[in-house]
Amino acid sequence: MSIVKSIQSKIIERIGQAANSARENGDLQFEKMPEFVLEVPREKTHGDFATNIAMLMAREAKMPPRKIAEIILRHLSNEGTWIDRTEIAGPGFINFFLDYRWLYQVPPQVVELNENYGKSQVGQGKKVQVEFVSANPTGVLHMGNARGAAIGDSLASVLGAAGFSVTREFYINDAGNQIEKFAKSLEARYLQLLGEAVPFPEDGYHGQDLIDTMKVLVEKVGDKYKSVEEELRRELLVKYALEEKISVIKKTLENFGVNYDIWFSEQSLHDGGEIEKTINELRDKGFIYESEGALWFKSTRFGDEKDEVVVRSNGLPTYFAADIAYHKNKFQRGFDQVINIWGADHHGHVARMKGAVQALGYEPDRLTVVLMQLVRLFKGGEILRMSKRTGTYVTLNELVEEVGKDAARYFFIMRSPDSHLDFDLDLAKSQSADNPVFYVQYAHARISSILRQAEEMGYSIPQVSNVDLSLLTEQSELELIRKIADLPEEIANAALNLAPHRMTAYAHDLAGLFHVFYTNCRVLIEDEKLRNARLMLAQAAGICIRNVLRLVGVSAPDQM
RNA sequence: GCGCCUGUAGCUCAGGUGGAUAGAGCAACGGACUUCUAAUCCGUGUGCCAGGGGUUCGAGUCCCUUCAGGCGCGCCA
Repeated sequence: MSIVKSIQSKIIERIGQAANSARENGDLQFEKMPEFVLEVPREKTHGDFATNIAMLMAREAKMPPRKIAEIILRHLSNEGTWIDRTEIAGPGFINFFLDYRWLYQVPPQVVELNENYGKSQVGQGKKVQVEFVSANPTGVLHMGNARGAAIGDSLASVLGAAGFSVTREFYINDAGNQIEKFAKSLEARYLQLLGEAVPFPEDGYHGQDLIDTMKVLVEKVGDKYKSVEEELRRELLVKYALEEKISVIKKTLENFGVNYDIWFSEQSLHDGGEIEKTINELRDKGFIYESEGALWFKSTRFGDEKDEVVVRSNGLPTYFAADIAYHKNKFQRGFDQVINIWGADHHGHVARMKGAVQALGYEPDRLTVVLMQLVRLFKGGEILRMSKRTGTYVTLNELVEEVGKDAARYFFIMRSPDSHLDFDLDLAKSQSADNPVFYVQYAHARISSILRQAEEMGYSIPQVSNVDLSLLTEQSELELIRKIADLPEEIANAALNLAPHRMTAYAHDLAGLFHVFYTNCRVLIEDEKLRNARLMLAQAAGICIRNVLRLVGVSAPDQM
């Protein structure tokens, strides 16, 4: 347990004991202990912690809150709690002021745990799967996929650091209608490249990338497939192109710092008969009916607006049917919690997907869909319209090339998933102070520089046992330590609330406090004892920044 | 028409499962480098938290409603 957490829970325990002993004494009346909180007040002048217990008890105890607070304080034991003093404030808050020396426990712990500092066990090893991007393999990755990649990957990292057992998964839509379209488009491009005047399918994939893919194939096999019978030809083209496309997607994501544990093929669900099996199971349970020659799932039974087709009248299962089978497969693999990162344009599917999960007999809350709003791209103050159909969009590769992986990931993570994101290409690209990612990285570079120079000057990095941290009494030093102490809770909260953007907010705060410390307190000074204390603090701050940036997939440079 | 998301400072956004006087960055103005990187720091101010009701000790946060914007409502994925 983190230092903050253990101090906090100790005080909570003492408050409860005080209330109980007041009741036994006859000073206070209540049936059940209210669910009070002990939180960090917004205002520093309100102490390190504050509790609302007196206000919650007022009605039942038939006493004004401040009076209750007084009684509780009279019964409160401070022993072994770091409580320095208490006060009753406002409508009846009890404020706790700690002996600031508790902070001196923090830096040694950070240095000792190093890259493990900030981790916790709130996840209790529960198995969580995060499925994200899962882009159509017929195209290249665009801005929406980029946001999904950043959010999904960082969320997975944060969950991992909070003690969940995480699996990153990409669902490959390598079956169904769009593969048909893909095949026709490929065929047309192939034949066109061989000089034939074949028309391009109206609803085909117009992107330049298909032409490029086929060019490479023509170089390899020439016109060998020209004479092959149509169905087989398309099959061969798809197989080749799909492999190539997926490997490009894989490489693109790796380049973006995203590595998956599992690449799951939709086709494998068709091949293994899992879709049919799942539909039969739903039929047996009475959730499937036939109408107009198609099979429908009764999603309205689960609060959806309308029922949904699972098998079309032509006998082919829909994407939804495959997705149901896929989710059954997920739960069968033993995941306690399944998280999908979807674009907001898919929000209409959430209700029916959860309905299907419930119909299969799983608790629907075990599926969480994180919806992220769409990305609008700005350049030169104007919106860039993106269209996949016409092949005009900025790709993930181009983005990384233009603004770099660090800035791109930081920008995507900075905002909560449900905010509409305006991505300003010019700002992300600017190597200037306006760019928030540099602010954080710069703090890390400064720390590295100090440690580097300490070594050059023959000042060895002190051993934990030889440092007297009580020499750190400047406000900027204490505030920096306080922030460092928060990391484990910050990560845990980001994980439990599925809110990776809290990590960049924390990183920014931490970096800011370091910059203030840096300005006010010189580290490499003559006074060996103070120097060692500050070296350790700087070291701890560096570890924190590094650990947070790692979670969001941004590098922590040693110099800039 | 129905559903989901959003509406907080001039701009971009934070605001744990309701807490005390609503915050940051950018932009604007004025200061700080003989000293560990000035990509930094310090100072100066701005809000009917979209509007209106309600719940309670207490609401930016919860409920209802109106308005505005985005997205979705295919035997597509």
